Amino acid sequence: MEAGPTRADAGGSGPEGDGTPRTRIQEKNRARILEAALGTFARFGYRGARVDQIAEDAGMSKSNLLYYFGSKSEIYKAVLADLLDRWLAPLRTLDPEGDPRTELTAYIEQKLRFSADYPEASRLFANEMLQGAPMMRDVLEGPLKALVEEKSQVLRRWAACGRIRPVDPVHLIFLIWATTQTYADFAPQIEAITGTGIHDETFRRQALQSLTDLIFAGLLPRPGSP
Amino acid sequence: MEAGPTRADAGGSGPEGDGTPRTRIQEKNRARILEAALGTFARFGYRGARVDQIAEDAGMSKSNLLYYFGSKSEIYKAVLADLLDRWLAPLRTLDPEGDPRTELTAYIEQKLRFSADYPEASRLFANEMLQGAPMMRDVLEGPLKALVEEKSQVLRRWAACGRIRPVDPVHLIFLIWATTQTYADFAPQIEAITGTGIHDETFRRQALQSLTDLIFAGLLPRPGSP
DNA sequence: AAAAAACCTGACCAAATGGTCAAATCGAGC
DNA sequence: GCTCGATTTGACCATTTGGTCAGGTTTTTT
Repeated sequence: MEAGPTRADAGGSGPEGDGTPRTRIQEKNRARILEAALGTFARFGYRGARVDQIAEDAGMSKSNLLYYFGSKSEIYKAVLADLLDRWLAPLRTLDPEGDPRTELTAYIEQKLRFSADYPEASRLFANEMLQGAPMMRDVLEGPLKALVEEKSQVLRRWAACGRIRPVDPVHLIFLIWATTQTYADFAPQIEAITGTGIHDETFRRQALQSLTDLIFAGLLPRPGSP
Repeated sequence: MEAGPTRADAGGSGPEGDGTPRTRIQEKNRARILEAALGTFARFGYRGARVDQIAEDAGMSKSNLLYYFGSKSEIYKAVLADLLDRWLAPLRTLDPEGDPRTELTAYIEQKLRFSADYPEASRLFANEMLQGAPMMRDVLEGPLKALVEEKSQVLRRWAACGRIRPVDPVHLIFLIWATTQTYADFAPQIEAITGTGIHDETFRRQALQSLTDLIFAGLLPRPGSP
């Protein structure tokens, strides 16, 4: 009885199969491809992206790229999978035991950082939504929905204790998502108007300050303060 | 001296030239094309959109479509031009003489209506931004920036009078844009989580209520109210 | 240092895509 | 019902695009 093939995958033509790189070269090249693909897909969407442009951005031949990922849609799926964890992570850290203001401020700050550090990831996510989320529907209806419901409960409990006013938690979450992502997704607009953007630290602090101030205190003058 | 050609345009091959239809048929067909193009460009972006798909959606042959608009980019420009006025209109109506709360609520309501009535227009706008606004940069830096500065002044004056708290007006405008557009641009996400969307009147009322409540009153409990 | 496996390339292909064109058809005014 | 311009079509074209493949080169294993 001979030992089963130690490191063979389904096909014989390349390292396709699961997403686990076997060699250092694979690890490096897959990473380069995913990064290049992120940029291209974020800008042009799935259909608008061109495989050879991704290859060029990744600094390799199209043939070689297709050696690592068998098809365009395979690259796309891999990029999306990479993206989702990071996108969802910040909300997971919202602590039910913490102080509402501290917790939400931290959450908003993390989301703003995400827009600053991975603007292309944010834009790719947006692009998927604009296309009708063909590759993400299950995730939206599954893990995302579950997480939102869990955290909505947290917000409702805070409201019940009188620690925050009773606002609809889902719309609050939408508001935080929208306002933080807009700085990445609509960067050209923001830059045209302000002359700078979320990549700039000073601007990011201003954005955070304005957002938290608005969300917590609101626009109307408070009775007690001049 | 013979009279100049009454209705000739640059080329001789079709009604291309300016955007003014000369005949009823042109009017009807141009409208059909623009509507179909809006849907396709909104979903797939400029590069991802296919001319023959637009033609099919418009119920005519690709050749005939190209008789009305000489090229893909010409269609795109026409759709964008159509879009911009409608997108900017609501902000223009913000009245410096009015009551801040009334004015801003009306503005938010108009933007929510826009997301509900023209979700594809909203998505096309988003798509242009994601691509880096190649066709819109001038508008962003010109009319849009000017309008935002004008209305920022209004907000600053309201703050100076103590009618609203002194928040950064630009970030407030970004917040309103982001929160209202998210219901159109990220519709699949919103629908996955809530089971409905901005097209639903009840949902739209809830969204408006939550938004205005948050924006005006804020999250933190007010000293005066339980 | 072979041998085997992994890696890479350029030539090539079929389908798709944006666009052209000559000819056929339609429709309003005479 | 004739005429002339507006409209519509289908055949056609050059280029682009996603993807394959045979074979060559490099790295790893023995």
